[in-house]
Amino acid sequence: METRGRLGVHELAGLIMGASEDMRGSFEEVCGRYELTPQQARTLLALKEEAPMRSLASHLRCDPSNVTGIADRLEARGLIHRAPREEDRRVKLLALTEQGGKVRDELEQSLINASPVMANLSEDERETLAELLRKLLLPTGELHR
Amino acid sequence: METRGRLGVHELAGLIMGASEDMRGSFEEVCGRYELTPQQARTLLALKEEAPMRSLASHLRCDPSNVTGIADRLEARGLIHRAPREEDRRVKLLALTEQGGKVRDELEQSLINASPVMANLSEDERETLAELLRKLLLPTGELHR
DNA sequence: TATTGTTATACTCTATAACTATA
DNA sequence: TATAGTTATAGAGTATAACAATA
Repeated sequence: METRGRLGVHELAGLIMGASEDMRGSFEEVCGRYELTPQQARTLLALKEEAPMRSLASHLRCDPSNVTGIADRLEARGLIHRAPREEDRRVKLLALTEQGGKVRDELEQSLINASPVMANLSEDERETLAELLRKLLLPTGELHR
Repeated sequence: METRGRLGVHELAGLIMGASEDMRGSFEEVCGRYELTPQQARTLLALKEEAPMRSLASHLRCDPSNVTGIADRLEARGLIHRAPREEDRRVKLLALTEQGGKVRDELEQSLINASPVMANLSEDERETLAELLRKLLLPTGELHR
């Protein structure tokens, strides 16, 4: 019953994994240009607004204990700083320094430019892709509680 | 000049990064179920056909020296085995064991089932997505030389 | 007591460089 | 000599568990 050119589930899975691998490769390549590891880059990107380390851990999908080291290294390079939240001094808010903000914005632009999506799809195709991705992401949560 | 609901480049980038992160999370979650690291899982998936370690390194986008350790751990678990290629005994071909083949196929099916694409998109939408992904992946190379 | 972040530990992945075996 | 894979090393990310400070 494999008629009428119906899309095989394995074929779509292969395409998605291929696209995903492509994006991973492009992401890591761009990170390398800025001497950032992928997690460091994700952290900078997430810090468009300041965020508690706990939230970052959830966003990065890793144990909170790991955020300490990632933050240490970004802080040592002067890209972020820690500050206790006034209402609850247990919480440390991470925020970009001025230099960190510059790097973050450059990084973001480089990621956009390097994306295979920008190179291989027309404006209309990108629009269609965006609609599908919005649907795809519907049940997804947010950062910063 | 931001008229007519034209798709902002930053908006699309955000959607793509969101989708990419979603897939990364889903991928890592499923790997965890099989007690595989992402690189170990990628290696098993790539070994649908046997492959030289050098090719794997290129596929995994890492230095060839790293493949030694990844292969060691998969071999220790009885999921793959090494065999020198007859025509050139410098080359080691990695191949799935019977058990490795079972795990690989189960893993692949679990990845398909866990994908947000399967949960959130209709058959027609998946078809459209597949077309876009095919275009996206056009200039991409292959494994196994 | 409960929660946030830190520290200590052990394992995996990472690139670099030096090495062995094969060509 | 050149190439495929290995080993050694050091740095980064990972989860777990025990700890400090704060609530």
